[in-house]
Amino acid sequence: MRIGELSKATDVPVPTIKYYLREGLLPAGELTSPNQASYGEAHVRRLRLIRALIELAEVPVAQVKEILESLDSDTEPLHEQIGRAHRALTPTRRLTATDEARAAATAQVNELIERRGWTVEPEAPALATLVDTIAAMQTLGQAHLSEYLDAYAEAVEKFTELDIAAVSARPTRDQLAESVVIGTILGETLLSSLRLLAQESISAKRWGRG
Amino acid sequence: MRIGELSKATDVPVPTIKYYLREGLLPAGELTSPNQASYGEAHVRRLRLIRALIELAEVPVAQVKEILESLDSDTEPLHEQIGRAHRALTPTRRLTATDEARAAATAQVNELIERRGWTVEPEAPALATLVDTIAAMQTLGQAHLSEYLDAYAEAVEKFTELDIAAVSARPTRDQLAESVVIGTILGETLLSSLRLLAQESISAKRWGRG
DNA sequence: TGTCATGGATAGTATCAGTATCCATAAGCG
DNA sequence: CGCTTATGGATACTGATACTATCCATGACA
Repeated sequence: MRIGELSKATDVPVPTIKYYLREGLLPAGELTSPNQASYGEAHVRRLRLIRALIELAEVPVAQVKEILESLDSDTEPLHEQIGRAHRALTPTRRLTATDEARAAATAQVNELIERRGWTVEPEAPALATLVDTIAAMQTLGQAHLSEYLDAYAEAVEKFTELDIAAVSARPTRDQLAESVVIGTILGETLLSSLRLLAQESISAKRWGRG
Repeated sequence: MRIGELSKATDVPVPTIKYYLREGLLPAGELTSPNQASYGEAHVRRLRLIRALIELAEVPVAQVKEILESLDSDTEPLHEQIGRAHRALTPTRRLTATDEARAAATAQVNELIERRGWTVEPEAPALATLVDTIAAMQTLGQAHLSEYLDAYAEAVEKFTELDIAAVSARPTRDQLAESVVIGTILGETLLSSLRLLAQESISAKRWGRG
């Protein structure tokens, strides 16, 4: 397959494919002559994955590169691969809330983690986001939104068990890793849009139609 | 309060505040002379909200503006305000998947909506994202990830009921609207980081620590 | 044999979210 | 009163991101 056909197969413009090649997101095709390379099914699949991550999950190109490198390495532990996916999904936030609010939120989160018996590293990227979000809600006078944290956490555990169940059946380690990473990232998008749909439905019933 | 004090109170640089004023995110202060204005507590609150939406929830400035305008209008129906918040959270995706995959995904989603008795407009922004995500999963050979759609949907309904419960106690319509919008948007960030934390924990237990 | 596509390199563009600079005026201090 | 600093308002500039466009020498293929 030549670059033009790859472009047609995936609906990605040729200059964009060249850009991904330059950035190292997509491995080079096999050179059959100094200015001719051939691409295969693997390139089609990889390109589709790249586009899904960028367009659907809005993962920045630099992070996509990291994730793919991690997927391609068959020595990197699964747990570390998941960590990379998590970092790709976590905003690099700066401080937003007051110190008191942050302290209170930190305590609230720590208690939650202990109550649920979760094993979480203190540097987990999502931890800071969660603390900041709760602190922001508090600061904005919406502390009541985090009252249901335990109930949320319980529902979220169920999700995660489902994620694991969906993924554990994969036969090889490579396929498992790919499933986990795609599940982590696209699962985020899936869950988010499901939630919006449920909200839309309830909102329409409650307050809807003018 | 002058602009410098507003800046200190919120930890937002003066030029950034000026930028938000220019963009119409923040209402102008009360002019006490041609080059002197005074800002109040409302400006502090508004500025904190703006920063939470931009930094934590990664909502683009233009959408923040829309959301705030909608919040400030006391004639716009609540359901429409929620719609704006939803649009702010939905990526403006372009097509990613093959036509067959999209068709299958559309059918799957429609059946889900019918089974659950949801009321969803065909133009709901999250609908297209959900369809695209499922189609992408299918195309990437991860169709199994969407097998648990019903279970996800059920858990998500529970969330949404909690959201509604958390919010319904608000005394005035304005406060209700603010809660709903903040809950919709920051709730997304909250849920997402909770999910990542739960995943991290399970991943650490299953595959963790090298 | 001539037209078109290709690999590779380099340069340009659009958008976004601020930053920086300028100016005339005003506030606050000694 | 004078002097430094801050302010409102306008305009210009910056840095990051994700592409697009152009160029060139060569190669495919009709």
